[in-house]
Amino acid sequence: MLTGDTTMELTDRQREVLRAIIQDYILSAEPVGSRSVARKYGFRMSPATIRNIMADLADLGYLVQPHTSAGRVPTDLGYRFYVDSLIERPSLTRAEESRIEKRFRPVWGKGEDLMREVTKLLSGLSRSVGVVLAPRVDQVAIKRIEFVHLSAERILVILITKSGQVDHRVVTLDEVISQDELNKTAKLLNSLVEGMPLSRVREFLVEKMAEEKAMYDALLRRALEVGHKSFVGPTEGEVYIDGTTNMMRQPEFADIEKMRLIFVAFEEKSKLVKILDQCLAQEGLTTIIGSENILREWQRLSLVTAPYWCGDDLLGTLGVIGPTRMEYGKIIPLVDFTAKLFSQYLTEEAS
Amino acid sequence: MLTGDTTMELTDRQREVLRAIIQDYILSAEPVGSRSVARKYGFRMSPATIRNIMADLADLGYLVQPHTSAGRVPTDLGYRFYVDSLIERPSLTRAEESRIEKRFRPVWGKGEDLMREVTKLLSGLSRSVGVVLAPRVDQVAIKRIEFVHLSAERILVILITKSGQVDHRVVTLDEVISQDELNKTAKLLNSLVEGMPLSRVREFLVEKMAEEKAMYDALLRRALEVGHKSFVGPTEGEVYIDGTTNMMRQPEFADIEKMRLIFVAFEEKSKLVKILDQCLAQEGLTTIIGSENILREWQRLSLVTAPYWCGDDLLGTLGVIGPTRMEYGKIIPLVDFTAKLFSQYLTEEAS
DNA sequence: ACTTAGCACTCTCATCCTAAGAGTGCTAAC
DNA sequence: GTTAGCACTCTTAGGATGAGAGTGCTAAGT
Repeated sequence: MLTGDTTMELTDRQREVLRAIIQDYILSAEPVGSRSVARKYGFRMSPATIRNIMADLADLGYLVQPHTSAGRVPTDLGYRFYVDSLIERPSLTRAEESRIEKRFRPVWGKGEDLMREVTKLLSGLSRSVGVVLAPRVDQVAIKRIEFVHLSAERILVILITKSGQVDHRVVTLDEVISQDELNKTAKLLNSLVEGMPLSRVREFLVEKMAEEKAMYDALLRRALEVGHKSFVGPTEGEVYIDGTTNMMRQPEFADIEKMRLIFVAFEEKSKLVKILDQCLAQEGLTTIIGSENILREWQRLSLVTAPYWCGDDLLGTLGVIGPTRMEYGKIIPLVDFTAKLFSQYLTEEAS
Repeated sequence: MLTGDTTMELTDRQREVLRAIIQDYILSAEPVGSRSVARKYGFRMSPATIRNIMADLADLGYLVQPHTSAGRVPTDLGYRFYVDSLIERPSLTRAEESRIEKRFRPVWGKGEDLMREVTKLLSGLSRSVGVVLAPRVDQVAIKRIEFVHLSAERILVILITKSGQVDHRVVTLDEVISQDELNKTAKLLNSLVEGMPLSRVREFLVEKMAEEKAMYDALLRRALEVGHKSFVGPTEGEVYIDGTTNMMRQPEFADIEKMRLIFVAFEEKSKLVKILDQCLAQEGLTTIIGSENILREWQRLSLVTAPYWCGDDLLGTLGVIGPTRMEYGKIIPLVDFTAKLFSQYLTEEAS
């Protein structure tokens, strides 16, 4: 996966030809021949010369032939090199940016739908699959906790984060508690944990409970217990996905069984969460190309992701999934810009 | 679509043959010939006799031939007649029911995930697409309203229904209100509207505002205004869907473009909501077969749905979507039973 | 009058063949 | 180092063919 060495080994001409081939293939989805490279890209070389270069590039592992005497197709390594060193248009034009902003603006302030709309935006503009990994409720500072009495022993716990997310869960308690008592409990608990992320709250409650072994204060004791009960168990990352049907347009997925396996993986969100979590750890724009993906079903797909923030808090990841033959030149800046825009919005919101 | 008349015109033998053909086709997905009907179903008739009967059934519109001299395939009318008058096994066996109950049980009490899990259950057991139309927040009695201060003029409105659903939205107010004032406002509003469905609340607030034109009570005035602002705008029905990939296994969707159109409709949930809303109006188990569907993209699909309740309140619909060639004999009782089980659970919960 | 055997006929589908086309690698000349 | 020329390979589209499945009709049987 390290290509830093080989970079030096390529001559300018080789790089030009490789770029031409990859760009052509991205658009046509068909093996590229020496003839069309010579013609379309106006090199001052004959097809024969280009054939020699292509043979070299194939030896280096950047290209393959689907069968003897067909045109060349980029390998995953080829795409990787393209993305790392050859790509053109590393950023959007001002016009494109304002077009995205315009589409983004009306979505603002729509609460929960926000994530869904950003996902749609990504899939729409990329004509691929858009994904957004929503902020883990554990990681974001809590603004408020509410308890609502449901039945004798069951209460509804509502969590509101500083970023405006709302999460809720039903908890069964051992004892019967009235709504009035619940309110008091909530008030106390709020004063204790406000501003902490949930992950911290869990530790905090355990510490506090140990500390206050004597438990003179009945209210405090109950607050700690109820809080503890409410917040155990991991919160799973939620992921939004849209535009999966765009994938069906791609000629590489004419085989319906291949298609099905990919869609099964889309449906099983937990796998997607796992991969996006990995991207989150990278703390920057990440590209996963084809076989670099740990998920076998997706080794014909590529992923471009970027994290988004609320102030200094890393919240989640958003990105685009498409065939390895995706338009990296357009999609990378799109994802990058969208993540920045989204971060900016969230940061402004929270203030 | 009315088949009541023609029912009488069919002889017992014709009915038997039609049933055999449809059942065979449901399993094989291939045109059924006279020969195999005679063989597999052990009628004491020769293929020639059956051919005559099949010709009659084709004349009546229950069967068609994909091409001259191929076997017969049921029409939508044929399926309709099958479902209305021929179907075997109108209910599940005790063993099957307890198997469903067993799968259903561990899901209980998981709050929001409940809907998602029921959807999975439906798709898993039917090996088709499961759908659940979640209760409209408008229609269900409200248990509690909360306001949380987000930024200067923006507040988060949280609605909790008696059935334990939680809905939230962000509202921008004209004036700055502190959290403390918000709490008072919420308390007042709760006392006014508790137990009403949201649809009623909207009317109520308008009435009340008109009534109290003088508006002596500043707190009441503000409560009404904030409430009004919070609850305008229709709440859209949410729909859960799972198992879409099962559709890709069906031989009738080998054509990827047909497939794509169906999936686009899955992705656009609003259309699905529209159809399920229609089913809801029927107040009983509903089957929509092929061309009976108003959605053109889905005219090769069938839908089996049943409403679910919380006590006497009609909450939503759940069901299964599959190819017209679906196993109605299994899926109808499955949907029916699942809806009853779900209703029973929700009713017990609410008490 | 209903049933059935027999038969000619139709239509699909898989298989095979062929020719065209695109592209390569190699060699030899520039 | 570059390029024209050429033989070779491999895919693909377009017929042609024959087997197989199934029908509808007719005439004989019950």
